[in-house]
Amino acid sequence: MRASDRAYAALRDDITEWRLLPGTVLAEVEQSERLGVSRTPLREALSRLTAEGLTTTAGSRGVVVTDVSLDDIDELFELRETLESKAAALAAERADPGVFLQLHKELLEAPALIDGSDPGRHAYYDLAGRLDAAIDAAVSNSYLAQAMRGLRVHLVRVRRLAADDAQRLTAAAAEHAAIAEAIAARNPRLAEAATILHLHRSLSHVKNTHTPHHKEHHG
Amino acid sequence: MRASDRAYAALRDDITEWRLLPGTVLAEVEQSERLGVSRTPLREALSRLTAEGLTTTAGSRGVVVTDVSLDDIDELFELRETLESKAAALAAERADPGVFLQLHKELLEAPALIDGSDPGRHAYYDLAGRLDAAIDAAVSNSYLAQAMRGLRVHLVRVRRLAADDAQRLTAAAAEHAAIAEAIAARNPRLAEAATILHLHRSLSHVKNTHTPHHKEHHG
DNA sequence: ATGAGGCCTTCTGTATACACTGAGGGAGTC
DNA sequence: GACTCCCTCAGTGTATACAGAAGGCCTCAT
Repeated sequence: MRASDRAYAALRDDITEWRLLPGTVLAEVEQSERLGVSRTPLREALSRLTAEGLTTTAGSRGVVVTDVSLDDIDELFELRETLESKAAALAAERADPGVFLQLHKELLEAPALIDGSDPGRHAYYDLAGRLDAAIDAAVSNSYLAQAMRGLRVHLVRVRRLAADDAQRLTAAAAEHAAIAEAIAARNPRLAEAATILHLHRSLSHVKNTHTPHHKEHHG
Repeated sequence: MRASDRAYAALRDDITEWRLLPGTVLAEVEQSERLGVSRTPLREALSRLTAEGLTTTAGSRGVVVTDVSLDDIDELFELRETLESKAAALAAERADPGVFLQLHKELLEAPALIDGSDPGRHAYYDLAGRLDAAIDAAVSNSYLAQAMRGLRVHLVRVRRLAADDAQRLTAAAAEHAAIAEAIAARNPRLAEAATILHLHRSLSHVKNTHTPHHKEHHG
């Protein structure tokens, strides 16, 4: 793997896992020494992060980690609802039902995954990721898929703000199951409605459980 | 202005103006010499182009200009319809009507601009760009605005494929005027409908006037 | 004491040199 | 004659050196 890829992945994870807090200045020499790469691949990594919106160039002070305010979360979910509800509807028109029937079956059994002992909930998030990937594949629109990929990076960061307790994840699994079921039934409007419902509940959960502490890390 | 910005702008224009045809290999040393910059800023420019989708890294052969097939245009307009119809609806909910009343008035007078002698139709495209900017500002969603910015780069390239004759531009101006009018009237569903209608007619025009010659430039 | 100006430090932006990988061609062998 | 192996070369990936700019701090003058 290239050094620039390693630097990008490391920085992206540090930002989405909130190890690098908003407002942190990412000085090139400092980060290149920390990550063990030279400045050239590090700059490429910073360019990619800035293109995705995880960092921004603050004048001549280098790049800083972007903030995530309450307004940002609203805007993020507004775009997310636009894209994902459309994607779900298109998937319902174009999908092979078999894939989504299988996903639906697995999602109904998701509570067993969530009650498990994995604190990272990897098994569940893997399953949710497979549903996203299946929708992307069914929609078969590379531009739409790219736009949603760009969003999901930010969503991982927001997800870390909310306490994803077992109760919420169990409910989310049921909502995901409803989406998969609607797509398998090839019902676009139902798939769209199920997606909108799921996203609204996700947003409510994020906003209720964890009032974002977005202005306290600016030193 | 930085050298990397100049290199990016030059390459982006060369690609959207079809001076660099799809399939063209952009070798780093060759392009850095042509544009009069070093390899380092040129690489940054190529990274930006690749992030936008105008180029792609073809294995170890460097970056190549991406192709625009008929399917790509369909996908592009599918995403464009999703984003712009939503943006128009949100703008209708949130806009200050004054701005769009003024734009509506100017768009009704657009045929005078189009009949002018400017072959680049700059006056008209400026007006259309101001409508886009006004919608972006009214929606006030930076994520949605960024997603639409990413699309517009590709649309400029596709526009060059179609013969934007005075007749089509006059019709497009009327469609734009309908969108501005609906937003000024604060009617979201009407704004959405007018946008969908405009995009469908644009797509039909592109596909009818100029069957894309997308497989003939691959040497 | 306070403000302004100059110097110094440290950062980014750019250029260039070096290494490594992959592909292509030529020669040798079966 | 064909296939395989090796050599060479071109091109990217990485490191580092250098220059220009900006910000901060110190000093001097008022």
